[in-house]
Amino acid sequence: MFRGASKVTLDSKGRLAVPSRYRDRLATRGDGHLVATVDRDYCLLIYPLPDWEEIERKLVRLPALNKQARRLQRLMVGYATELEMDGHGRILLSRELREFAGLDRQAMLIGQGNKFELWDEDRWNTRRDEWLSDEEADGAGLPAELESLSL
Amino acid sequence: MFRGASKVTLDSKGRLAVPSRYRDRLATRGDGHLVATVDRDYCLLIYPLPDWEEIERKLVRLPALNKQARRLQRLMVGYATELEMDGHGRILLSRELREFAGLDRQAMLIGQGNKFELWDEDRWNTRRDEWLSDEEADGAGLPAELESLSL
DNA sequence: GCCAAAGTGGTAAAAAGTGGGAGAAAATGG
DNA sequence: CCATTTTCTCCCACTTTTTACCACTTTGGC
Repeated sequence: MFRGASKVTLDSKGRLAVPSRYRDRLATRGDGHLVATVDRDYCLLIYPLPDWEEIERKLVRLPALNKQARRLQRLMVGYATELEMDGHGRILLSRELREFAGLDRQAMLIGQGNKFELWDEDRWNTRRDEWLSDEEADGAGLPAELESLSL
Repeated sequence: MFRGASKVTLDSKGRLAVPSRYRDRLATRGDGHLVATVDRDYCLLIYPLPDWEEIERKLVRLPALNKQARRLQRLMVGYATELEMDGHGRILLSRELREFAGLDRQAMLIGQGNKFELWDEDRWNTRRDEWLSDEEADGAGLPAELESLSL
């Protein structure tokens, strides 16, 4: 499982050094091959290639006539870009992906189980504070799975 | 599988350089022969010739008395145009196809499994943001396949 | 404080992208 | 049916981008 938040920087070419504590794991799982795609919240999702391929299989099997399913395919498969770590454990993010997520220089890499999220740092901080101050999140009207969750 | 989004430009003659990472694949599958046709979202669909031929066979077999089927045939078969990559991996899009999709200069080429979609860049960006901001997509009323999808 | 590892930026060669031009083919009009 | 003009196609040359590699700086552990 990937966890933890790391402040990372993109250089002028759009390269990003993957924190070293994840590298062995990524070199093993998928031989350093990663796939980045987009998320609804205007950040990027980064998967080891084998995990992405599984998700892709699920995506293409969705009902083709359903509007929501088509949108999800278009966006997720449409932006999915294969990445490879260079000799120094860096990955190069395409201009298209950087533009989508508003990535400039300072970014946050967030471990999320089988994947990472990559956010522009400013965007991450404002969204995080929104989530924390959101009154709705204070227990009212939660689905059963959340009501009964003990932390 | 074709995936990933690439910003591409059409030159004054309507030529478009296929991103090099796809070329080998296209040279193998169908010997660089492609077919472009139209999509109901006012973008173009681009298939390797063998994949298109399969789709065409299915289209032609649709019930001739069904109105929807005839429309689909008219549009998809009617606009289907064979393309060939030139020595530099470019394809020349006919005026008719360019006009249909509102393609001028800046475009987005979107990998979608067995085919590509080609969008005018501005149109792509506005449609994409519509899809992302759509509240409907936020969980309510989704088919079971989507409800249970974990990414 | 020193050594090792990680992070950062730069450079040069190669590849890809872009534009243009000359000749061939097609279309148009007398 | 021929002459003229326009469009199309193939090829060449130049520019920009990409990529692989290298070197230096900084950080962190011992």
